Amino acid sequence: MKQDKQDRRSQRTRQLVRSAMMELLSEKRYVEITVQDILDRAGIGRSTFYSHYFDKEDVHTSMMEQMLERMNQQLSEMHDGQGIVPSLELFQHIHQHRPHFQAMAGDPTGERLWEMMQTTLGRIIEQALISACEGTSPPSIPLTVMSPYLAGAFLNLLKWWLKVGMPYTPEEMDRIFRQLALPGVWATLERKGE
Amino acid sequence: MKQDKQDRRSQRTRQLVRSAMMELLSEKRYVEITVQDILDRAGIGRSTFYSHYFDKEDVHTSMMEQMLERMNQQLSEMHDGQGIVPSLELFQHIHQHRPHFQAMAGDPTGERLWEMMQTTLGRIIEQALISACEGTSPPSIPLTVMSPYLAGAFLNLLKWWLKVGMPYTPEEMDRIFRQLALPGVWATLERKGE
Amino acid sequence: MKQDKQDRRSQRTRQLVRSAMMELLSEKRYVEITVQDILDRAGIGRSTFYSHYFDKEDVHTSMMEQMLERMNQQLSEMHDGQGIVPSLELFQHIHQHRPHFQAMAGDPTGERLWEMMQTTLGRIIEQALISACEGTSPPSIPLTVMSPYLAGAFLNLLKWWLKVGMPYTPEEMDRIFRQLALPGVWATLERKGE
Amino acid sequence: MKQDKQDRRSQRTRQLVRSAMMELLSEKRYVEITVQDILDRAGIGRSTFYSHYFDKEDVHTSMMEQMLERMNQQLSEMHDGQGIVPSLELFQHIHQHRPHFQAMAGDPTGERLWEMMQTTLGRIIEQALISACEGTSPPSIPLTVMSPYLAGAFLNLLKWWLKVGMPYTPEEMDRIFRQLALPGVWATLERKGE
DNA sequence: TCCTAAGCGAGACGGTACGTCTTGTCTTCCA
DNA sequence: TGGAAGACAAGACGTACCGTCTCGCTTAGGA
Repeated sequence: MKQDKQDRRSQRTRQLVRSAMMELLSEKRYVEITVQDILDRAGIGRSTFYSHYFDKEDVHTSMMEQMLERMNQQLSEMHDGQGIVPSLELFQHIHQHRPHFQAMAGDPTGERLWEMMQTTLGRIIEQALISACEGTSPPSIPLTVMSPYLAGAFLNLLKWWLKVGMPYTPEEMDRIFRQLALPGVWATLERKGE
Repeated sequence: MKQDKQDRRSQRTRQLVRSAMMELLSEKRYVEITVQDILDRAGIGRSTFYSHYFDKEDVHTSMMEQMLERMNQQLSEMHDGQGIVPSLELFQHIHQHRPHFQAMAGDPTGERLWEMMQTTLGRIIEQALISACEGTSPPSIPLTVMSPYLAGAFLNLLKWWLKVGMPYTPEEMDRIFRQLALPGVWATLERKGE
Repeated sequence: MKQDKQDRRSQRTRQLVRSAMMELLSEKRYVEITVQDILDRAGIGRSTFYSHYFDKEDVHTSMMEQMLERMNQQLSEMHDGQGIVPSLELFQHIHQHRPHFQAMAGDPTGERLWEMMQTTLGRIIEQALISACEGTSPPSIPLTVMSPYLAGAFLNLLKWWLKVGMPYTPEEMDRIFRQLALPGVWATLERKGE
Repeated sequence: MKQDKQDRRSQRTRQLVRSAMMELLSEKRYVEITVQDILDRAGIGRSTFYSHYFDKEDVHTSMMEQMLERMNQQLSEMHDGQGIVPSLELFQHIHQHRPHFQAMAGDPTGERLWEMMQTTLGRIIEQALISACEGTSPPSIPLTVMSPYLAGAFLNLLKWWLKVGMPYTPEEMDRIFRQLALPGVWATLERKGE
């Protein structure tokens, strides 16, 4: 169809922009990137840019959403439902998309991505905890506190890992996280083993 | 001395600027605040501003440093050296300076403050862990991993607490944190109790 | 022939464009008319426009040439060769094509049309003056000065007539012009009579 | 006063802009001149420009008004009130300010200047004609027609003179104009000599 | 009847200029 | 003499057009 052709063109342009932004993010701070930088890098015109995105921030948001979406998709494919935090899967995912995350995470503005991930991950963990608590007495710490805590603790470890250059394998990181984070959870849930 | 007078005036001006910035931060995003906003709010002239600060970011940084400094000072006064993380003291400190932290933490750019706190706190924790490990076999997780993890986990809980409007007392938060975070640490250090 | 059909289509398109431009000129200033305005008004596509005209100015020029051509044609049909300035014929011609001239003349850019008319008319007048001078002593004012003067004086009166809404008939205007302009000419040519 | 200093600065800036525009007008068409050209030539910033002028057209208008004002001033100083058209004074004035008028008159957009001059001159002539008609029978051509005719005929001669490079002296031009234009006027007014 | 080539509408695109806004420097005046 | 007031150069922003382009649709001749 005609529409398809135009959509395909559109998608190509949007991808050009996102790639340009990604490159630029690995070179300088988000706030220092100008729209002109993006145009030059993507090889597109000003009006084209503004017909696809509202502004620079819109590109940024769109990139984050794309990354989140991919992450969610991969999670739903890989996660077996076992365990409270899909930590191994996430360490592996970030490891795979290292360049993207490094460009984003290296910038203060990239914090928003972590917030989105925290929200998403928090929900996943809360569901897992609710399942884990079924049929037992309520835990001594509300799940609405524990879930964000766990998500935050995990993502913080992830950020640290990324920042120092991923000196451990995803598997090692997974082990470290479980060893540090889970005992507190089990204790709270009054369980004795995993 | 004459110099004193000028210093005092200078300090007053700097404080005017910082207060203006703080007010503005509670009204809109950091990136949306213009230098003109600050001048109007502080009732000062453009040249005066630039003779005291390099730019808007400089004000921001300066404010963060001031907050960090106060926090460190209070920590060194209050902390008895017991425990690995001075969590209670920090929960209390943030609770006291609630408006400042809320203005800063509500903004994406405020993330830098948390990073500075993470660095500071990470160092404190590392020292505490080193002391705690003396004379025992090395822990199964390197302290350089564990310290940032603990600092991050703690600060994340703090951020969550702030974000949801501090529905628990500092004491409750302290209990929650210790209950969730410390078991994993003790297990790693192969200890059985504090 | 196939070519004929295409030519006819082509001509239709060109005419659509010119009509659209004419309408638009009676609504707003030339500089404020955009190509898009023309496309919408003419109901044609962008590429079609640019396959027929180089740009907006080209349309404008083309319209003026068309008007000039028509004027010349009518002049050569009507003008009996009597008199130095075919003023009555021109007043009548402009009166007939009133809408076209009003749209053009109302715009500063339409000045170019008057310049072209001045050139054309100047040449006609110069020829008439040369004929009138044959066999007499050279006039006290060079014909290269007198011709443009006469052409300009006439066209200016024409412009004034158009601007104030044609309150006199072409015949009255003709009388006025001859009465005002010709005595000076006869005096210069050391007249023999009209 | 403080205001004075700022006014003086302001005036200097406005003059810089007008001079830049004048230079540029002698190099290219008005429509081809960009605001950036003006900024570069005048050595000023964009915001400064827009704080003094509404847009490029505003500069143009302002220049024309300045020129008109100067002309009026010089006319009121020089004109002795004798004669119907202050033609000699005007030929001299234009000759003096040759560069300005050439830059303006060379451009189609400069037509507006001539229109303003026509209006001004038309009024002057009308006054003179009214005086000349006092006590006589009304002329056979209304003064509201004759005045613009005379103003137009004169200005057209002026434009022609400018365009061909001023090959005659102002005095010669004055003589030519009077010889060509005035007989028709006297005839209409039923007079025999000046 | 089908085929092929041209004219056409639609509109995405790279690019340029606009007028607005903010920054950081500078000058002037006042207290 | 330091600070408020604010003019200024610089340059990024988001908008509006321009002239080029690619894409299908239509339509008229020739097969």
